[in-house]
Parts: sequence; structure tokens; C-alpha cells
Amino acid sequence: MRSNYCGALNASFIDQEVTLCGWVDRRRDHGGVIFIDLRDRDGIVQVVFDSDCKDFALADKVRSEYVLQVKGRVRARSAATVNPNMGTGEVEVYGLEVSILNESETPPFPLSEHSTVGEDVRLKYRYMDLRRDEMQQKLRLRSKVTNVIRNFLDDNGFLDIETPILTRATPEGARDYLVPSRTHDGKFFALPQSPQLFKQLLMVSGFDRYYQIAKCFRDEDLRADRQPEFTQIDIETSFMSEEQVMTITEKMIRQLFKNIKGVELGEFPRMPFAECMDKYGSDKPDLRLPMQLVEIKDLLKNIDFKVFAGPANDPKCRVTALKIDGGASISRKQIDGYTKFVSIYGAKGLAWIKVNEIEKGVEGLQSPIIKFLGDEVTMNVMARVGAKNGDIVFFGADTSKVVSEALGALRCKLGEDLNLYTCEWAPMWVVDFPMFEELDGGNWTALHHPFTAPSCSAEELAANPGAALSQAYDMVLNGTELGGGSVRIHKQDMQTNVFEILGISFEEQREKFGFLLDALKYGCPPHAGLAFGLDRLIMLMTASESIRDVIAFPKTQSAACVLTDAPGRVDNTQLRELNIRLRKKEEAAKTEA
RNA sequence: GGACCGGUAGUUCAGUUGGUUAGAAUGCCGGCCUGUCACGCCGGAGGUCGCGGGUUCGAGUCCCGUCCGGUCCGCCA
Repeated sequence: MRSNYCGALNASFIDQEVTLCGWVDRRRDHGGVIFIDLRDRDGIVQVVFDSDCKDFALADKVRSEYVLQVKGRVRARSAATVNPNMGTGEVEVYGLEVSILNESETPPFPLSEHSTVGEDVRLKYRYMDLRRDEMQQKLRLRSKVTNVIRNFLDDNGFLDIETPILTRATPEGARDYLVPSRTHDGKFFALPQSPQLFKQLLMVSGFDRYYQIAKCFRDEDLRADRQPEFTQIDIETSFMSEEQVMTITEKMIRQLFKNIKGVELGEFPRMPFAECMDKYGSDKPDLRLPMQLVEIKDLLKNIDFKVFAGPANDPKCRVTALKIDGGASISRKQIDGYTKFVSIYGAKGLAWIKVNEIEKGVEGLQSPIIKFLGDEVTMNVMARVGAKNGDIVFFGADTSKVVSEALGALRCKLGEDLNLYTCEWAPMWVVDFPMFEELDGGNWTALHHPFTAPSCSAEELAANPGAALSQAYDMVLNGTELGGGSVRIHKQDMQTNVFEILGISFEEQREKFGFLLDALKYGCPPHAGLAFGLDRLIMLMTASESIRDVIAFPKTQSAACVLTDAPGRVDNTQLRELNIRLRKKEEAAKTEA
């Protein structure tokens, strides 16, 4: 039906007769001559019909988004009519014949790049939205990325092996999507949150190097970068150290950026988790921004932390300064906005000092808190943070968690608002994560996941779980966690030790992880792996603000599909087969009470 | 579970202190036009102001509830 793609035509095709198939991007009717911009996945070319064309009357009937087959001759445009804004603007197709392959109703929203459209409308008519060049480019880039990754991993001896979508409830911490089993009354499958345990079993089976571009499911609330189903580049290796896994995956990401973006990524600095929290208040620091958090508690002598809107002198309080170069121009109103911003993270206020003329001492500063700090302490703090004229210094005093989250987020927010980025790409590794995090009740939870190997012996682990580090690593790019992984536990006794620290009873271990514990007994090799979030990777590479823009058919924030109207109700006959009966809302409320 | 923003023509939006027949742009339809390219000119059609209730002589506008979309916190690697 087609000899060429519209977007591929250029001066080298002049005088050739071509047959094109595509959609009417735009029609300009001048009475005796009609211009039709014909679009396919490769681009747009102008087709000209003049009144002596035998199909002129047909061309006159054509409207936006009609599907056409056009026979015509490529010809050069005159110098005056060349369109430099168009990829094919040096040529046009002189229309000889046209057939309307299908008509189209008026599009529900303009597909033009010049118009803005609400996302709900775009998603309802996603098949139209995806015709837009922006979406075509993003999904094509996504396809290229998975292709490069497959090739890289294949070249390096990795095997692509599929793991089940119908599996059992996994331990990953998130809520599972459940699927009722018809053949096992009262039992449910769960959709995988990740192929974690299966890939470990594949290592037990000796496949040595595995990968999969795997769909994963988590029934949790959504965000701009979170969908209930998403895609991981999942990798597992045997007999590789932490170092080797990091090296090979770093190589993969480097090659990806080089092939796809033409970008040579620089060093991937490695930073211990504790240092990330101290300096950046985040476990995924955005290293494009130079500013760091600076501890100042030791300078404060007997000053009440209330000065910084912190709680009254709590010895466990963390007191931190964040200096922003050139920030003195921030208005009072903007500071109020930032105060509100940090309150989201639990900060009770946001103290600040503007630096006008540092050479004049405290006289050259502007701040509501100097009178409480005293001149000497103020100047010591200014010296500690290296304040210069034109800077602003913000302060946080609260629990370590609140200060990190509030000032860490403020750092990124200010960096974005004031455009303080010093480079375009800042990759890094975060290493030396703690094994466990202490919950309120004094219980432990795994920071990564419970199959992560500790960096210490079983005895040391049991003696002081809070101090133990794990052999886990996260790759971070521009403040986004691209991927994370770890060396796994490959000995059964260590795995049960960890389960015990996590407070999982013997019975529960057997019930949930019996198959894993058994597998570890039959010659499980030392193994390690990692998983990348493909959607977030594509978001970064295409500078997308929303994960929905890099997924063909995404869900809305309430985890629904407005295109298909999923999830939907099902027939009672279907439910009966599954032995499921829906409770009425009132009934459910009563039972809860 | 919580905080905040939004919902008015197909689309993007405006709509003042509550007051006449709810507007603009664009799209759409009809007419004219042989070199435009976000074509131009003339004319026309197009509205459950998300939904329900309330206050009021009178509600797009105020109040309550609810649904939908979005950003974020909690949650989630």
C-alpha cells in the first residue's frame, strides 16, 4: 500500500512517484489549490492538489485525521515556498490520486503541538493522544532503550527468562494485587511486586546470569513517578561481588546514555548512606546541586533550639544550616512559601539569615533570629557555612528525620526554583546502607529487603542489628533512584537469622518462604543482583514530568484506566464460580465495627 | 487516611461585591479564495457552568455534601 514514509522524503526523491499512507494533520483549502499535510509515524509532508487533479473533489472532502492513501510525485519547492520549520520542507508531493481509506470524526481535542489539553481528556482518547509527535518520540525512545539493554545484556551472557505473573503474595512490603483462584476455593494468587525470589531460584538452578524486562505490581497510592504496574529491568548474577555488579550495570547505563542521548556520563561517585543523609538529607541526593547541609549544633552553646523553630532543647535534636548562593534576593513572601513547603515534612518553621555585607559583621546581616543567637554565635555560624554577600542561610532544628526530609527537600526545591544546577547529569552510587531500620515499637524492618546480605558476621548482626550495614547499593541519577540491588543471602542459617531479627516466627518463615529456605540448602551459589526502574529511566531521558507520559496506557491517580473504564464490575456468575460474594457497604461497615 | 489546586462551548480559558440574554480564542459547519504551511476573509451553529442539596427576591459566583482529574504527605524501593 505504501512506498515511503512521509517524514522520510527529501530532495533525493525529487521526480520519483511515491505512494504514501497516513493521517491528515492539517488541510489548507485555497479554492483552486488544496494543501494537505499528511502525517505518519515518521513525520509530515505537504501534498498539493490542484484543480486539474482527477481526485480534486475527493481532496476537497478530506478533513482532519482522515486516513488517506496518496499517489503523487515528489518535487522541489520553489525558493519562496520552502518551509524551513518542516523536516520535509524542501519538497512537496504533487498529488495525482487520493483515496480515503477511512474518515474520522472531528478529533475530541486538537493534536497540534501548540495547544494544551487536560490529561483526563488525553487519557480517555489515549489512541489519539499517542498520535502526537511528543508521545511518538517518547515511546520510540523507550523501545530503543529496551533494545540497547537487551543487546548489552545478551552480549554479556545474560539470559532472558520469564517468571510468573500469577504467583503467591510476596514479602516486599507493599500491598499486593490479588487474583482469586477458581480451582482452589478461598485461595488467591498475587501479582508479583518484583521477580525477586524467582530470580534467586534461577541462580540456584545455575543460570548464572539472568535478566528480564519485567512487569511489577504494587497496590499503593500513586504519585507523579509511580504507577500500580510498572516495568523493571531485573538482573541477577552468580559468583559476582557487589563491586562487579556495580561495574557491569554502570557500564550498561553508560552505554545506554551514549547510544541514545549521545551523552558521556562522568564518574559515578560512591557515597555511604550516612553521608548522603548528613550532607544532602536524602538517600538519593541530586548532585547537580552543589549546596550541602552543614551541622551547627556544636556552635550553639546554650541557645534554645526554639530559635530555629525546633523543639525545646532536646539533646537528640539535629541542627543544620543550608546556605544558598545568591539567595538573599528571595523575598519575604517567597520565604513564607518555603516555610509552608518545609511544614509538609513536619518542620515547625524556617529560620533564615540574609547576608548583605558580611564585612560589617552582624550589622551586615538581616534576620529575625540574630538577636536570640547573639553576635558571636551568629558570626561563627556564618564562618562555618562560608557565607558570602548575597547568600541566604536557612536553618532546621528537629529530629534527624524531620531535618533531613525538610531541608533535603528544600535544597532540591530551591535548586529548581533558582536554577542552581551545575551540570546536566549527575549519576552516583549510594552504598553502605544499614541492614535495618528501627520501628516505633522497637522492632526492626529491612531497609532494602530481607534477602539482602549483611556486611558483617551473624554474631555481630545479632548483637547489634541497628549498627549492621548491608551489601546493598542504589544507583541515583539527578536525585532519582534509578535502581537498587544487593548481594543476597545464600546460606540458610543467615537467612533465618535475618528473619528472626525481623520478628518473623518459624512457622511464618516456613509458610511464606519455605521454598526459598529449602532452595538455599541445595547448593545455592553466592549471588547478587539489581533492578532498574525502566519508567523512571525513560522519564529522565525524555525530561518527562509524569510517569504517565512514558507509558502508553497509564492509570490515573486513583489507579483507574479512563480509556477502558477499568477496574469494572463483574457478573455474579463469575463471582459465584470464584465463591466470592460482595458485601454491601453498610454490611461491611458493621462487620468492621 | 490527610493537605492543597482544578472542573464553565468539542478544546484552552475569562467571568468583578451574588444581579439583564454566560463571553473570548481556537476548533466545527456553510460560503469565497491557485502557493499556503498554526493560510486568509465573510457568515453560522455550539452550554446539564461536574453532580446533589442549602442560603437568597435572585447562584457559574456564597455554604454543605459528593464525584472526577492533578500535586504532595502518609504509604510505597
